[in-house]
Order: sequence, then structure tokens, then C-alpha cells
Amino acid sequence: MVNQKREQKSTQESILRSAEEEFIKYGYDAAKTVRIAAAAGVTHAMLHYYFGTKKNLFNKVFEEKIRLLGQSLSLPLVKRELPLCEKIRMLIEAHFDFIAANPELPRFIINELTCDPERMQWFKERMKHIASPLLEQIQEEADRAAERGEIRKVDIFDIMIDMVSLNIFPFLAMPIIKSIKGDVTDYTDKFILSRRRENVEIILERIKP
Amino acid sequence: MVNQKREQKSTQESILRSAEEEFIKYGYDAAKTVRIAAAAGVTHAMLHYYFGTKKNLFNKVFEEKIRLLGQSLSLPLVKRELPLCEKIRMLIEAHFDFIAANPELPRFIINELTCDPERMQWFKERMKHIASPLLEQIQEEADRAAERGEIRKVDIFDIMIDMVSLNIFPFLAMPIIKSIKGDVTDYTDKFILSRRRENVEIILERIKP
DNA sequence: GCAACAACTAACAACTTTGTTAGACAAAAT
DNA sequence: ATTTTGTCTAACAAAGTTGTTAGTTGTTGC
Repeated sequence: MVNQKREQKSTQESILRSAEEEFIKYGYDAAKTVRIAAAAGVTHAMLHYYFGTKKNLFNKVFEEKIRLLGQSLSLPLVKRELPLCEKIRMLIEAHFDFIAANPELPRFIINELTCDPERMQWFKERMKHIASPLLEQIQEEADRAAERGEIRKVDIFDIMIDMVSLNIFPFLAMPIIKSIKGDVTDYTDKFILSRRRENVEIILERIKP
Repeated sequence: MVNQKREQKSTQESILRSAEEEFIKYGYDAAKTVRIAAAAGVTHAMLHYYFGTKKNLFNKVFEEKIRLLGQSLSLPLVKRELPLCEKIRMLIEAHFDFIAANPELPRFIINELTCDPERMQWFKERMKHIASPLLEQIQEEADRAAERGEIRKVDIFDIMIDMVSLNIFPFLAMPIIKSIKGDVTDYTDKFILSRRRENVEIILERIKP
């Protein structure tokens, strides 16, 4: 036998990795457990052996991805000593780099939330305790910076929407962009770098006094 | 019998409408022909009677939507006599209004193109003859306007990406936005109007000399 | 060695989904 | 009047999908 005892983790892990790919590529409904098992190189009975149901396997993947996404937005805000403009620049760049490293994540999450009201509810509960306090905190900081004349008085939520829109959408629309500009790796890399610069410039311009 | 002869169009049409809803909501794979038929109030045999296969029915819907999307981007460019800034403002607003009226369209099209290489190929062929010439034309116009000092010298493709990102993404992320801000119709309407203004401002600021 | 256990396979069961077909039924054409 | 035609239903077939189970095999603790 190939996978006995000591390689347990490898089997379970490889199912999880294949599931990740499959669910992200096709979405929950269109994903097939047999295809996941085949990609992992095991019989599909193993999938049920380790994870019980398709839904359970999906939740493992989904929750991990949500966790990752949350992390990417809250991490860059810890450095309290920098001026707000610098912090925002860092936030934009960190967010952009995260999306560039996980370009398929936004589509996946938006799709699953849009299709399944139950998951949506679960997500809302989670959001209430994370996003809102974070937004309030940075809004206060922005207000103080505006009083000092560092930046224009802005609604930070709008700025956030601007940022995530500019950072995420080009990756979402990458297939379409490639169909217009041609699918050249060299061009794509340049395009991504230029977008990073462009997005920072636009937002900083937007909050200038 | 209920639908006899004279009501033929009504049956076929109602299947098509239900199919549209179903495909847009769930995507091709997750959409079910029985559910489409049920929503249309007919047996699912009728679906095959009128449209043959699921794929054929899907293509009818998909091609219609692609046509619509193409229209929305090329229409506002016909008025040649206006200054470029005004034309761009009109383009942004027309695009925004189209997306606001069809908020589920971008997700649908991006998803189907991302999942199916065959459809992607078909889409590429179509794009080559529409997007590129249009882009070249407006880039020339932008270059001339830049020489006259009306606007900054810009890559119009970048500006287009900025525009579609800002216009489309907030609608894509609407479920998430609502989970942060609460699902109040009144707030949502205000939010949409404010986005429209914001997006125009950002782009016009961006192309200013 | 052997009992207990975890990892695994092959086969199957229940259900869903797409697609077909034989025929009913009404209206239009002859 | 009867043949033809287009719409429609009910039942079915074939394939795919999720999930189960009985039993095999190797490993580990005794």
C-alpha cells in the first residue's frame, strides 16, 4: 500500500488542496467530489472518510479563505507612529500585493456569498465584529488628520471602496483584459506593476487637502 | 389545454426568462434545467422541445448579455462635437447607469469566461474586432486633447480600467457592503448615487492637466 | 504472535440531472 | 371529415453525483 499511517496527513492534505482548487475554480455547486478525489489521486470514498460531506469539506476551505482575507486588511494598520498618508499608502500596497498573490479569491468569496443566503448570514455575523470597529477607528484617525490639514476631510468608507475596487477588479477582469491586450506574460507583469502604482497615486490624490 | 398555438411565444419566452435568471444566479454548471422549467411553469420536456440542450439555451442567454454589454460601452462615444472631458464624463455616467441597471451582469460574464476555455476563445475572437479599434480611436483623441493642453497625457486603457473598476466593483461587492452597512434600501440608494459622483470626480481629476 | 486500529478499496444504493420518446390533444389545412 | 401540424405531458432511460458499507491490508501496542 502507498499511504499507510505515516502518510495520513499527506492524503488528507492533498484532498484539501484539490478541494481548494476545485471549489475556487467552479464554485460549490459545480464542484464535484469525484473530481476532487481524482485530482488528489485517491478514491472518492476517502474524501468522505476524512471529511464526511461535501459541505463540510467546502466549509473548511471557505473559512480558511475568509480568515486570510480578513488578515490582509487588518494587518497593515498596526503601525501607529506613521503619518496617515504613509499608512494608507502601505495599506493600499499590502492589499494589492495580497490580491496579486491570491487573484482568484475575491471572485470565489463574492460568488459563494451571492448564491447562498445561509453563508451570507454567517458572514454578516462575522463582519459586524471586525469591519465596523476597524472602520470607525480609522475614520477617527482620518478626522484628526483632516483637522491638522494633513488630508482632506473624507468618508473613509468611500476611500476603502475606491481602494478595493481599483485593487481587485483588474484581477477579476484579467481574462477579459488578456483577450484585449493578448496573453503575454511579460505584458501582464508590467501591467500589474503599473496598476499598483496607479492605484496608490489615485487614492493619495483623492485624500490630498 | 392552456398554452395552445397562439401562446407559443409566451411559453418559449417564459422559459428564456427563467433561464436568464437561473444562469445568472447560479452559473452554467450549477443551473438546473428542471428548476428553470419549474420557474417558467412548464414541464422540463418543453425546455428540450424548444431549445434542444441546456448548452444551447445557455448560449442564447449569454450571447444576448454580451451584446448588451458591448452596446453600453460603444454608444456614448458617438457625439463627436463635445470636448473630451465632457465625453468622458458622459461615458462614465452612461457606463455606471448601465451597470446599476444590470448589476448582476459583470459577475455572470466574468464567471462564465473564467470557467470555460471554449467560451473564452469565442469571446476573444469577438473582442479583437470591437474593443481594440475603439480603444485606438479614443487614444488618438486623447493624444490630440493632451497636445491642446485640455488633459494630461494618459494611457486611455489605464483610465478605462480605472473607470470600469470603480463602476463595477461596488455592485459586485454589494452583498459584502450591505453586511457591513446594513441592508437598508434608503442607504443603498444614497450610496449608489454618491458612488456615481465619486467615480466621475476621481477619473476627471486623474486626467486633468 | 495477535488483537486493535487506522487507512484504504470496491461495490453499491439512493438520488439528481439531462435528454428522449410515444402519444394525447387542439387547431389549421386539405 | 380527416389529415396534418405544432404544443404539450407523462414516463422513461442513461449518466452522473453524493454518500455508505463491508471487507482488506498494513501498522502498532500488547
